[in-house]
Amino acid sequence: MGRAPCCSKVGLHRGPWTPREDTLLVKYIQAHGEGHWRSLPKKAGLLRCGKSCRLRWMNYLRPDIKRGNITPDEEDLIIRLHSLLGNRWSLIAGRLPGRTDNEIKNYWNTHLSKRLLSQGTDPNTHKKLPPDNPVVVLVPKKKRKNKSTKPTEQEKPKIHLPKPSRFTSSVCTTKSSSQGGENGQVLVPWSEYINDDENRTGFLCYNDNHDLINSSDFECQSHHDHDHDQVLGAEGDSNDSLEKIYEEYLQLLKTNEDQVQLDSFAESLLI
DNA sequence: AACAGTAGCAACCGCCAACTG
DNA sequence: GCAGTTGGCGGTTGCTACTGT
Repeated sequence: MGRAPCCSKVGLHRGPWTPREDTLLVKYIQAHGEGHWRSLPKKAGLLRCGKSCRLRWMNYLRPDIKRGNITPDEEDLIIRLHSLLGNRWSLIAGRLPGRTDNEIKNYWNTHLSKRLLSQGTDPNTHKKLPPDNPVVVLVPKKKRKNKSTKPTEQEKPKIHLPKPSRFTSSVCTTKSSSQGGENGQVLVPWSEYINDDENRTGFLCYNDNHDLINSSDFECQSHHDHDHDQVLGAEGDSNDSLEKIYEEYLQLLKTNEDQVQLDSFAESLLI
C-alpha cells in the first residue's frame, strides 16, 4: 500500500523559482497547455516536482493573475464569503477574479483574521466575542511533526461538495505572431520586474535575449465557461460581479434572517 | 551599526477525490 | 470493484524584509 510520492525528490530544485525556471515553465505551457504536471517538468527541462510547477503556474504565472493590493471591496467580500464558506479558499478565490486561493489564504491569515479579532469578532465563527473574554488564542505557530492530530473541538463536519473549477483560463498571444512562444518570446509577470505593482495585471514579454518587449503587443483571450459568465461576467467586469454577489448577499441579510436561505445562497456559490 | 523580534508570503507537505485501466 | 495515478486543496513551514531596541 502507500502512495508513491508525486516525484522523486532526488536532484530536484526546491525553494524560490528563478526567472529562468519561470521562463521554461511559461514557454512550455504556452506551447503545450496545462496539465500532465507529473511529466511536465521533464519535458520542459525543469528540475522541479510537477506539483511545484503546477503551484507556480496557478499562483503566479497564469496570465489572468491579478497582482497588487486587495481592495477594500475584495476584503469585504472575502470576509463575507469566509463567513459562508469557511476556509474553502479555492471557492472564495473562485469568486474573486484574478485572485488565487493561496493569496487569499495568506491575506486572511495575516490581515483579516487579525483585524476581525481586534474588532472583537471570532474569525472562525464570525460571531462577536464576549468583551470580557478575549479569546485571542492567536494559534501559536507550532512546528508540525505529527499531523495525525486533527483539530477536534468546534470543528465543522466535513462536507464533500463538488469541486469548483476555475472560472477562466486565458491564452495570451502576441499580435505580431500567432503563438506567444514564437520568436522565443516569453511572458513574465509584472511582479518579476516591477516592485510598485499596485494593482497591476499583466505580463512583460521578453525574448531569449531577455530583451523586454512592450506588453501592449499582447492581447489576452479569456475562454469562459458560459455558466460562469452569467454569474461573474467577463474578466473586465470583475467589479460588477463582486457587486452582484454583494448585492445578492446583502439582500438576503436584510430580508431574511433564516439561516437556511443564507446556506442555500452559499450552496449556489459552489456551483 | 548590530541584533532580535515580527510580519508577510512563496513554497512545500500530506491528504483526498476523481479519474483511469 | 480495485489499485494506481493525477490533480487539487487546505494547512503549515521557513525565508526574507521590515521594525524596534
